[in-house]
Amino acid sequence: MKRSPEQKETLATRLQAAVQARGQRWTEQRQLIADVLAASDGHATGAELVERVRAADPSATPSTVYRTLDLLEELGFATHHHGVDGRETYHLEEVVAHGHVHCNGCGAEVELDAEAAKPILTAIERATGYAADLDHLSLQGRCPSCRAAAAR
Amino acid sequence: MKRSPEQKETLATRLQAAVQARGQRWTEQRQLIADVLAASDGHATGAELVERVRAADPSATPSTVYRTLDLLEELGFATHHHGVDGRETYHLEEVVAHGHVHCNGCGAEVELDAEAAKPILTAIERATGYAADLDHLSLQGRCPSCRAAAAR
DNA sequence: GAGTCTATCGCAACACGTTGCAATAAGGTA
DNA sequence: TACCTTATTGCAACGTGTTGCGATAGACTC
Repeated sequence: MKRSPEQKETLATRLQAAVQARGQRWTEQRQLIADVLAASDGHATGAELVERVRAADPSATPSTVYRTLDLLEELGFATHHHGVDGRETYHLEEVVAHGHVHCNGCGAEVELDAEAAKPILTAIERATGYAADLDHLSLQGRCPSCRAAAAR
Repeated sequence: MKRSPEQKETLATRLQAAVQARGQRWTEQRQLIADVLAASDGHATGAELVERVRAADPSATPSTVYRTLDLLEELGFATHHHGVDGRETYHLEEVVAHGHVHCNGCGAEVELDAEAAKPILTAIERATGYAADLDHLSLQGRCPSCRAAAAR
């Protein structure tokens, strides 16, 4: 999902307002990190974001990037979840909430939008009483073609 | 869940047989790591297992422990999943398959047995066609009491 | 028992992410 | 503008897990 410059501007502006409303400070680093995340369509791992930020500003350090990402998350502008390999993947909250399903056979990864996930979330609530978080829904299993292959 | 010495013996013996059947070798390190895992009731993180193995044999190194755990997993004697913090948690396959649900509010973690998870797995299959793996089912959300607190 | 093949081990270096602390600089006040 | 307070940064060290490589030692053959 490409974002136009105006939308990027809006993201950074809204973020700046939210940060300052909490008595926190708006810095060039934060502007840069917000821009990088906004330009990262879909998902990006922590390491990728660090790399891109450092490409734009070599003086930036990983700790700053991760701390800023934590801040974005606290403010509700981003979320992260741990992928199959344990690495962190971040996305902007603007991108519609979605879960992930990973195939242990072929490694395929499909996304799950809110509509498709609804019956799953309902089943989780019935079974546990928990209101599961779609953005953190990260499932593993076997995709239909691997199941068919296994059945043969 | 405590395991009696006889059961431990059985685990190590079965494991030894499986390893050797693949033309691989049975070593003291592997025996030790199998024993430690068998003695770790329920779950244990990778770091915990490394620590316990090193307590029993200071010459053991993390790489050996992790490689052996990978082997156990390949052979179907153990599984691992990534917890909320991204750390690896291992369990013996002998311990009945189960999923995890973590509360983002209070940090509570509940387990989900096969019976309770069945409707969830069914919903996942209907929505995606995937046969989800219960051992890798690691959900996040809000527990009933945190939801009630949030509603007030 | 000696010799051979190669799986396994230990080491060292790396990758990703986190944390503590001193230096810096953002934003407010006089 | 000059000054003050303290949030933010950069650095360095750490924790967890992975990988490459040479050395070691199982297991098999003769």
